[in-house]
Amino acid sequence: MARSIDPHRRDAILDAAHSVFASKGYAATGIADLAREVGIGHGTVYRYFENKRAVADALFDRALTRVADVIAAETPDGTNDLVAYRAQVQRIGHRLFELFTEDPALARLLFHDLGTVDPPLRQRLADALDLFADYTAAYLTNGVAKGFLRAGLDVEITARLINSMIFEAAAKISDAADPDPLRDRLVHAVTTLMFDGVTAR
Amino acid sequence: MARSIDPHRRDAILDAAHSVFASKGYAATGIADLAREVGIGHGTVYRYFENKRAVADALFDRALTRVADVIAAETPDGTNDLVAYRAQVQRIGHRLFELFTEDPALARLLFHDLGTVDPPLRQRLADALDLFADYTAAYLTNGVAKGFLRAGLDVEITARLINSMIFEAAAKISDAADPDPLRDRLVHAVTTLMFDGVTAR
Amino acid sequence: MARSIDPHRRDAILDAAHSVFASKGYAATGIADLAREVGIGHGTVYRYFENKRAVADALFDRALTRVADVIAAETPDGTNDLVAYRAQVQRIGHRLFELFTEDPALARLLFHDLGTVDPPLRQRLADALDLFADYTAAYLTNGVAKGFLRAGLDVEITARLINSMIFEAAAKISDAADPDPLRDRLVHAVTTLMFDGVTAR
Amino acid sequence: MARSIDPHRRDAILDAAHSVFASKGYAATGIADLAREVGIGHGTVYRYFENKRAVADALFDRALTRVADVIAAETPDGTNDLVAYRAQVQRIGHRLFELFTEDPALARLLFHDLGTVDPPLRQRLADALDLFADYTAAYLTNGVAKGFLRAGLDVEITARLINSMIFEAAAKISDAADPDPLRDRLVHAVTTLMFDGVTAR
DNA sequence: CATGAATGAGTCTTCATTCAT
DNA sequence: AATGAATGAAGACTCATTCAT
Repeated sequence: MARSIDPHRRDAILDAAHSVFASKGYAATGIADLAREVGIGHGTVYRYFENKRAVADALFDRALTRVADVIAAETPDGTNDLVAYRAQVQRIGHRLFELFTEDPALARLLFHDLGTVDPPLRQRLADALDLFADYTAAYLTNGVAKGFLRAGLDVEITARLINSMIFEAAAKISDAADPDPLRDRLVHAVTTLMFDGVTAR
Repeated sequence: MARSIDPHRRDAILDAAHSVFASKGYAATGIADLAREVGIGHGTVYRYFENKRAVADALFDRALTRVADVIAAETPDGTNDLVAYRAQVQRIGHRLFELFTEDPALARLLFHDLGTVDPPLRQRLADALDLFADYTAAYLTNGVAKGFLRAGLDVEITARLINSMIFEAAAKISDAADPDPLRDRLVHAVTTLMFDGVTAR
Repeated sequence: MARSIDPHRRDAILDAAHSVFASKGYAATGIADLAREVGIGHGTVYRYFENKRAVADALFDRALTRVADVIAAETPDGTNDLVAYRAQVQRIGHRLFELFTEDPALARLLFHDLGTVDPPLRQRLADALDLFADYTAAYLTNGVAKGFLRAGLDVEITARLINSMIFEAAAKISDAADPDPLRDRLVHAVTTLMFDGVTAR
Repeated sequence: MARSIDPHRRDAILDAAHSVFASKGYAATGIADLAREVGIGHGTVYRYFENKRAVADALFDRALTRVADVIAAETPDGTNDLVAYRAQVQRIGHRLFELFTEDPALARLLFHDLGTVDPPLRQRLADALDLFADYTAAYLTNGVAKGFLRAGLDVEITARLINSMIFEAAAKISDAADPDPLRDRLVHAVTTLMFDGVTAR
């Protein structure tokens, strides 16, 4: 069963799927739509992917990796005080927002469309979000252990809440016509809310 | 033109769509699936709904109303100090979590599946989220005006971030096998993060 | 199997079928269309007719009778010279054109739509046209026997040709916005062509 | 957008539609019937025709062309006396009858079935018959102008009457089990009636 | 008797997938 | 390897017909 020959073409198909799935949705997109976008015969898609579902799987992997790469670029236990951690969060935020600005389809695709393809793919998304939550939880645990984050913090849940804020901000930036002025505002709002809350002092 | 004589049956179809759409997704669900679930002939569905798309629309309306009713049960400008506001947020949180606990499909359906049906339905979801954000923003604006919330708060964005946390928590509770012990933990985590942040004091 | 109770209502259904079949065609017309036109529940149609096909059958009978009544109003062997025959033909023509003017749907229904319903109904139409041709042939045979029509006339075929002219003229008058000025012209053209041909003398 | 690569197959589908539509009627014929007749999968029909309606349209075009080609083979103003015109009419008649003999479904399809598909197609048929009438009228006008046809002839209407005779004869020959012996008889009957009428001289 | 809610057979149409070229 | 013609399973939708009220 000869699989992919030209990895560049495989990527081109995934690129097409990336944008077309995000705009029309997985179900409404035909294999022929992808092939037309790439400029190849639609039978050729089957040289690179077992079937339509496999395109979604590969696309999910690739999209997930892009986000995971940003998140994994920092280490959870590298910071020893609040200032450093705050800077680190802002760094991650900025990088993520850059990613989602460059690729406005990414957030919708990863967090919305691909999650509705299939129960198995939905599960993969859930697992990925769990993993991201574990990552964030590790940061929080580090901060609590070193005393600069609140003792008794419900780390597991708080990690998910923080991530949901970040991904919400990412989605917002994806939809923005002009994302640049929004970026700093979003990073500032997220870090302020996350570290200080809304209460006046 | 939906003829709809028996509103009970119309609701039964929506109930079926509610659970089946949420588990298999809109696209993968056939009208026959809904009919089988209700125990009627599939032609009968068309006596109550113009077409499959109209089921999604009606379902969205109904689901949205359920959430909106909880949110609209409180008034944004009724609180004058932090204690009252905090209590109010916890009240809304508890009611929402009750709602999502009783109806575990609601969060997935409303916030994920139905948003991928169609551009128009996606837009309706976006509009609804905007409206919810406006609601939360009104609470924040009230608190800032009365001095118990941080001056200079980026109300618009912070409102969306808070909502994303709340809906994330709602989704989490929907997936939980035993949601009861989770509820208080979630409410506590959300209010702590929202009001105080993660910083140790 | 109680059949029709109220013959007036049965006629009303046929009236509805008459106009709706003629305008939308038999296949595109639903039983519900007929019922709506009559102002009764569509289940009631089945009290008067076995099924949709039976409506077409009864409608065909009724429409055919209307034409046959005009044709049978004259007797084939009553005329003894050309002048009388010519007058008779004109009489029949005028009566037919009156019929088709009063009921513009009749020609299309009888000669076009109902003939495409079914092979059996198509056959009934063919039989009716054969009968009409026999009638006309009897006139011609009478004229040939009495010497005022051409000896050696191919009576059988000529009868059909003459009928086709008459029904063509009938169809033309059915479509006319203002049929009155057309009537004399048509009768004149038909009798001239039929009796004298186009040749100059 | 009909993709149509193999015109032979497209023609084969039209051939199937030609015979099946003519025998069962357009409405009663399914796409699957056509595919079965051709010996292809029913989905394949949609590679050659947008939808079922488009088959009727293309079929109408093709059928119409066949008749129009015969009619347009002669020129209206080429004859200068009765003998030549009479010969011309007989020539056209023979050719038409050959056409309808070779293709017995043609008359029913063109003049009956396809006219009941749709209002637009009905209109196209009406337009075609008008065009044919114009053609015949041009012959008559030529004859009147050159003095060998009756002065004062109602050209417009007479043209339609003549055409109706010709198409009636065509239909008759289509239905005949053995058309050959009928052909000369029909041509003779039509020309006699048309030129000389039924009156004895 | 009349009604219209319910039914499901039947049809069109789409599109993922296969495979001969 | 690439192509796209062919395929038929699948699904939305219609409507003639039935039958409980």
